[in-house]
Amino acid sequence: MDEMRIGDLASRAQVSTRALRYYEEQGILHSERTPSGQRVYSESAVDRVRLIQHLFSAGLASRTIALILPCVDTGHASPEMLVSLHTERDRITTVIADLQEAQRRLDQVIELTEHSTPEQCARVRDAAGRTSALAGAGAPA
Amino acid sequence: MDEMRIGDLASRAQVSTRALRYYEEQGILHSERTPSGQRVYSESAVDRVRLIQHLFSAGLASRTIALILPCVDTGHASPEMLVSLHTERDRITTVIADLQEAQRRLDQVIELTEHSTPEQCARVRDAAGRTSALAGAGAPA
DNA sequence: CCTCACGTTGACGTCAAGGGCAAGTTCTGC
DNA sequence: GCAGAACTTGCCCTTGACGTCAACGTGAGG
Repeated sequence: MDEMRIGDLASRAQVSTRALRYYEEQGILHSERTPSGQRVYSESAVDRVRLIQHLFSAGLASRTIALILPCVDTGHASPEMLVSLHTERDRITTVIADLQEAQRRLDQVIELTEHSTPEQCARVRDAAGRTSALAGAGAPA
Repeated sequence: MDEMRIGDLASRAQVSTRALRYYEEQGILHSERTPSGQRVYSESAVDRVRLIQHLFSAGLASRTIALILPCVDTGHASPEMLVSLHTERDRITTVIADLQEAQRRLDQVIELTEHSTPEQCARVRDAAGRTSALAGAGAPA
């Protein structure tokens, strides 16, 4: 089962066939073709697509991915590419920082609300002496 | 100078007026109006906009921001909102993980290439004994 | 041979976060 | 009181990563 077609790859890598064709269009995924023109992928394409997905979900643009994938493969890059790589690395660093900042804020809100919703405040007040004031915080609606 | 108009806010918060109107349209930034209809903001709007920018650059969508801003303000949220907050928190966590993964890959490539481009390998080989093998690695083409 | 799922390319739709323009109003300075 | 800057709404344009539909080719089974 080393030779698969686009549908197989799509289901194995959990992406749409449209996405796979798009990746090829963007030059970040290559395929062999049968004489009739149908795409044929090898087993390794699955990992490839997963990697691409990771990079996408990390916020890299397809052009950036196109840029770095050959480097990942060959293990070396031209000096200009190195600059891009560093640039991208820095960008990611700041995005991570922003994300962590946002998460801190979310955590603050969660912290605050999770222990002080009006309901729970009331419950704490009303039942200040029963078993556990937070016991009834189960699934609502 | 507690009362400012959109242009002032824009320049103070480093965003376009278009963006500010967009934020208002999305319900994440509110304004008073003069009788003639011009937007008036208070000093606190600057921080507000900066916060919004942070959340945006952390990858939150405007609807999500619209969702959490009231919580940030009031310090409490409805149970359903709490669910959303947790969901968002989890999403951010995985995005951060993806980013770090991507960064690790970038670092690998950078590491590899920065110390083993063909040019530098050759140079190291050819000039193994001169001043500094990395001296001439300036801008190419 | 027919069917029917699967494949192909091409072209258009979508969604988000604004950019940019147009046409009209309002504020500010001289 | 008038020029010109700043404001208003409304509308279409852009970019990226696909979704979706159309119209057609292909290949394995009955």
